[in-house]
Amino acid sequence: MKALSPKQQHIIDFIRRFWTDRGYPPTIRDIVHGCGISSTSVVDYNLDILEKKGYIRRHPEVSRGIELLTRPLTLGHQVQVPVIGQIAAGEPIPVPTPDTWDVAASSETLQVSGDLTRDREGVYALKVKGSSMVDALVNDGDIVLMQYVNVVENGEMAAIWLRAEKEATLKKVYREPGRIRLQPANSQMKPIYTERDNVEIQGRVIAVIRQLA
Amino acid sequence: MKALSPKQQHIIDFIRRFWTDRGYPPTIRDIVHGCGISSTSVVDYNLDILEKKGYIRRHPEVSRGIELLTRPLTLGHQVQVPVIGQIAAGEPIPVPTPDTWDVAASSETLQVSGDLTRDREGVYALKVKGSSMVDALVNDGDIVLMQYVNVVENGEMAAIWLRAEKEATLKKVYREPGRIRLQPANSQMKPIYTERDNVEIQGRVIAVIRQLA
DNA sequence: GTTTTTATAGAACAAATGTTCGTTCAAGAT
DNA sequence: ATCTTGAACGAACATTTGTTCTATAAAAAC
Repeated sequence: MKALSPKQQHIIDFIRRFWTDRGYPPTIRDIVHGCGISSTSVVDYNLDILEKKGYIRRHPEVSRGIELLTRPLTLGHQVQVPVIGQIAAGEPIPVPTPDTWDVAASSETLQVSGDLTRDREGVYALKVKGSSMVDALVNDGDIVLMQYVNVVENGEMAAIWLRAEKEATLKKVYREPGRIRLQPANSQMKPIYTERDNVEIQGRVIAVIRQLA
Repeated sequence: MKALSPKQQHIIDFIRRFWTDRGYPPTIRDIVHGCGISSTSVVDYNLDILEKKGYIRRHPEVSRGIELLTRPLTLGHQVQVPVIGQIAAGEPIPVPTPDTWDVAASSETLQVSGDLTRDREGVYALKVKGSSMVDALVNDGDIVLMQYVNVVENGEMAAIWLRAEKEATLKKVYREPGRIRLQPANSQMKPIYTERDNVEIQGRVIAVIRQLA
């Protein structure tokens, strides 16, 4: 992206501020006042340059017809995700119930950018307890974003409850003839095999978030 | 919130669609055409009602001065983080320069919830290339959120360039007498030791984001 | 049935706002 | 020195666009 003159940078900043502030773009005369410029034609001149450089799109004959092409707000909304519990090797994996869904009532919620969940339904979060899941490249304290489903595609990472072992784990699931292969995310680790009835899929892992410092 | 007549609902929907689509609100005449209404005064009439019911705010004498009040603006802000490059074992680690900072100019940006960055200054993102950093529990394709600092606290995870080995790595840094200990996040892995002059701290890792499904 | 309220229509008006044009000025280029 | 180019200025103009007014009709209230 091409560089901007100080004045152009100022104008872009002003437009963005105005826009996030009021919900609609400024007029040329708003920019004149906001940026301390003395003529509408100067703004017009610079807006043309900004359009050529790809920062905005102008809609001719349209009042306030300035569209920010690098616009952060429209695309991205935020989503509140309920943190419904923790996932640890030896404990059953919490699954959402009607009341845990209620973001307002939920004791803890996580706020994530909408494109992380891709606006899926049934997204919740679990906090990882213990370092038993390092083979999934998931550490103690990490947050896993889950989607509440009972069936996953081959190769997708899922939260699994192994009935016989009474153990929770995060693995990639592959259905094979007569058995199921559970593959750790860390490709250097060996898979484990078990029979179909032993795995209880508690949800699909859609993201992992690790907050460090 | 009070109920809306079908026509009012239609108008609100149209405004929102128009707004997300073009980045600025419609004129009254846009609504006339968009909703198949035959007079501007009808729209004006209904907009007044929508304002009384609290769905919009109108700015008198201002063209396109319609502000949607039901847009989620104030709850928890989002931050735009520039993705300035990738981090791979054998490549130098990109560091921010004055122009990569410019979110508007940056080719790629990541949108994260503000509480993930904790509103720190100098936050940028790198995409992880290759699986050489599994010992940091970081996989190919992960995103690391970095803060641009030259010095880190003991025990903090940092992006490090090893001068002699010409290698990039993510490790926890511990200063020890006469040497530096670099400890993998995976506590089962052994640390490596090296002299102070060999490590070039390129930034502090503040979060890791892994998008899976 | 009459009155009042709600909703719609169309037109005319006035203010807001984008556009254009002649001019000027400074910095390079020739 | 002369010419070009980028940038700014201010005014005039034309279009867009919000506002207002009167009229009409249907529904609701009386």
